[in-house]
Amino acid sequence: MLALVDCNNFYASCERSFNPSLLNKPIVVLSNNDGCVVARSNEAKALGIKMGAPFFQLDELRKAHDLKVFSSNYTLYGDMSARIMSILGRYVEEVEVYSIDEAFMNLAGYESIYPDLVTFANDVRQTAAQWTRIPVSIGIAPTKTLCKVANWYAKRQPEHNGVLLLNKPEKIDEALYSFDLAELWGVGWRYAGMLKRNGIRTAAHLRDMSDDWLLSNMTVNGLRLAYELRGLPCKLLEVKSPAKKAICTAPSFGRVIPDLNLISQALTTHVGRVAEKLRKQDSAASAITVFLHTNRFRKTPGNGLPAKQYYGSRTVELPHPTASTAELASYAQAALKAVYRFGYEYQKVGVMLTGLVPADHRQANLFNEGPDDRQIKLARVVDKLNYRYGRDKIRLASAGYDPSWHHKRQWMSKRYTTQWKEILKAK
DNA sequence: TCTGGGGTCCTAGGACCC
DNA sequence: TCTGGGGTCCTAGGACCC
Repeated sequence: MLALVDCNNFYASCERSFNPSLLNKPIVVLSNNDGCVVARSNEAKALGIKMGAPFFQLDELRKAHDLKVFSSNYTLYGDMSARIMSILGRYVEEVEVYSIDEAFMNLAGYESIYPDLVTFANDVRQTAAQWTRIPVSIGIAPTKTLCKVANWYAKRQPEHNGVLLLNKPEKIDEALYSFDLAELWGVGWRYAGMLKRNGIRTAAHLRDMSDDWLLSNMTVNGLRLAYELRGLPCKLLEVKSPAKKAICTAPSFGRVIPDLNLISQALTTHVGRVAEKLRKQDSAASAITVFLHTNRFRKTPGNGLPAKQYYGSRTVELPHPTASTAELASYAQAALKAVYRFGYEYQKVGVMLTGLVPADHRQANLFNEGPDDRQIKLARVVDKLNYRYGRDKIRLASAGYDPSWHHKRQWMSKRYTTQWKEILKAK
């Protein structure tokens, strides 16, 4: 058996954890740049606020309902997530951290320690609530997909008190016969539409389709999904997270920017960030892509017609894999000069690293000098200093000093758990 | 009417996840 | 005025090899 532990309205719950006056209030947390709604408390969901809703369309609701608004505070959410995950690690050996607010636990072998799985789950819930004030829901079942189904009911139907155990065929059947396909893990809006057109409406119906049909209409992923619903595990627990194959940093500007010089400064800053992530997983990149684009929603002032759009991208194969910020930055700047076109209002510049290889066995190039190892040592030291003294404390001069392109975060809460200066104080 | 058999590698596009 | 960011996997098709 597996358990899926999922934090309820995670970002909203994190804000609430440090501010009890938010209890029972509608809360929304916004995406980067304060653009869209990415998390809602139950009260905000009840007001009809949709996931992904553009925030500027919420003005009236905000005034009418005392809506509490937050910019996303990933430092806080990341730390709270780590606390939840460490609690789970006290119960079982194998925990797969699936996302910032979800984890699978492997319960195999714990039958004598946790003979009653509902009691076990309630204990986890209570500990999480007491230590972090984050409410969690728990679904327990023989496969990951069935855990997702169990969790869906546990979270939404009050009679379950946040825990649902699907351990018997009759219980699984009952759950699947009333389960809407569009809610199923692995079924997005396109498959949901295709399945509806084929008269397939519930998870049980999909489970009972023939293997041939599943394979030809939904690829091997659909077949795996059906197997999982039948109780045969196809998605195994990944306790150790595999190294990423691509790393990307592409935040929007806080306003549109036409000017190459400012875009270039932003790009150097983004390269610093993406290279940091690269070194954190001990990889080196063999290619770098820079992309630049305008805001697709933007209208021309005056006539209201769609503004002219541009999307450019350029990939550069590097002469040898590298993790040096300075080296990556110089290739990135060359790529930017190749894609930049004068006369557009740009919304973002982004950088992506691909062809990632382990940093300690890079393939040498027959025709070029190898990478300069001193650059890597330097970057490591810079990473340590920045970790200790704050982001971007040491950076390339070409990142500039003009912060006017930075994204907006007007409603940011404090980093209560990671900064001494921002620690919660009694009034 | 008839046109071999068996492979690899790469990329674009489409599906999905949080 | 204002519409997020960061990933994975699979398949078809094209190019190539002998």
